[in-house]
Amino acid sequence: MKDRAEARTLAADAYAAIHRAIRSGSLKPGQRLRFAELQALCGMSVSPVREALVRLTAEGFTVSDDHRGFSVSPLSVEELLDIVNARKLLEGEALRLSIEHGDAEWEGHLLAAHHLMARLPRERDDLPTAMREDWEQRHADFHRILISACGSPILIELCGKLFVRADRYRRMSVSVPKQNRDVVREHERIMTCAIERKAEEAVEALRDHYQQTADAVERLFQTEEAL
Amino acid sequence: MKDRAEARTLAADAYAAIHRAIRSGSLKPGQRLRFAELQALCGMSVSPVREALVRLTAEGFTVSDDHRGFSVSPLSVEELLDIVNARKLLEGEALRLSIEHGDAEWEGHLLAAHHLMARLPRERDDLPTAMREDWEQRHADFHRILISACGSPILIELCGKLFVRADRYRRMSVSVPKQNRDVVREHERIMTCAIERKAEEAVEALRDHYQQTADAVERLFQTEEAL
DNA sequence: ATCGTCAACATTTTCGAAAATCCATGGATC
DNA sequence: GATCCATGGATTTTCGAAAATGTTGACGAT
Repeated sequence: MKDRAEARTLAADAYAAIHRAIRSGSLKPGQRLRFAELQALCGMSVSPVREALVRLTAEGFTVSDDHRGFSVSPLSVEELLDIVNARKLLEGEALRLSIEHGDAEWEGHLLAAHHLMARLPRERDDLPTAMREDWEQRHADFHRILISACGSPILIELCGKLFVRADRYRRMSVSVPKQNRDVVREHERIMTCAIERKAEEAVEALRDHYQQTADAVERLFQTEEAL
Repeated sequence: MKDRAEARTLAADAYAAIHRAIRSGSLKPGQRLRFAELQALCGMSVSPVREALVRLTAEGFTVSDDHRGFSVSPLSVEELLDIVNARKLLEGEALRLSIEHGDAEWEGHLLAAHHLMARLPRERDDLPTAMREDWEQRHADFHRILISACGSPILIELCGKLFVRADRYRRMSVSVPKQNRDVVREHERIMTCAIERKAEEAVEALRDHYQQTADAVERLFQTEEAL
């Protein structure tokens, strides 16, 4: 049995491995990435590693300095707020279109995705890694399906990219223990409004949802600065 | 004197060269890209060429098939309309924010950029390549400056990417000889409304502008299909 | 003491060839 | 005749080393 599902090229494996390491935080924001270390991590030569870094850079997860190599993109409150506002705009519109065009099958997928997500407790800390990964996946699926009926491949693509780009920030917010939030209920409200075709209300709920996450992470930034 | 301004890495040169070849149409939509040919075109080894293709693929100009190489992304009416709608949404919002936050300096840059663009006749066919390249550059600058005061790096980045992604379609529309359009006037109206802080009117003018381009290219697609 | 120069070193970037994969062709079997 | 499998050539992907570039620190001049 292999350690990890192998993609069709080593470069894709390297991309997945580094991407995961960055999102999980084992490669820290701002950290310089040396080829020797990444080659050890991925178990391959320099070419596929470099290819992975080029892709990651194009997607904003790493930055490159000519002839000085690559490093993990830093995090900042400014970027977080920027991402959240962009998501409110893009996913808000995509959701509106999805509600407009979605059929019964879409409703079904949405219900199913929400169910899968709601069944998994998010806050549980006893089985942290595996279960959290699982929840993250279902959470991503829910948001993907939510806008899947919008009819615009570009909107879907951009929303997907912003979703993963928000990932590192979202994981920070999970580490905040007590929040006065019921994330399940927030998702539920979005879904219910969507299925009842209350477009404006659904979009409003979605934007609230993102703003709440943004607020939580912003508070976290401020407490960290205070240290 | 060098043929082309050299970037700091060969890979960046390769990216620029292939990007230009695709945008100018000398590499045609759907065309398979073989490393041997691209190496001849760029005058370098396979590594930087491959790196360029990975970047171009991440940005949507090429597509990759594992172990089967790369090819130029195809064009379609559907994608054109999708791009235009996304641009209306994103640039519309970016323009609104820019009008909200822009100061006198922004107004000045905008006036200057428009002046530079208006001075260059677009339709002229006698000095096609050089002058058209020049106009394209000033046109891009105008649209870039228009939204430069929006305060959102992400919106600016996304709008920029959509702008270049619309490039191949825009060049098609230029080849349509007689259009009942006055592109200079369209730009002028956007700029005037922006400076007069008529946000809604400016956004409306911008969206009209894009829709007109879209309509022109859509007609072109239809006439080509009829052949 | 400060600044600039110049080695030696560390690291990235690029090369040219080897390895892996795909695709077309032809021959064997049912 | 159709299907399956092997074989060869074409192409991409990956490797390991060479070349190019950036960095550090010592040394000398101002």
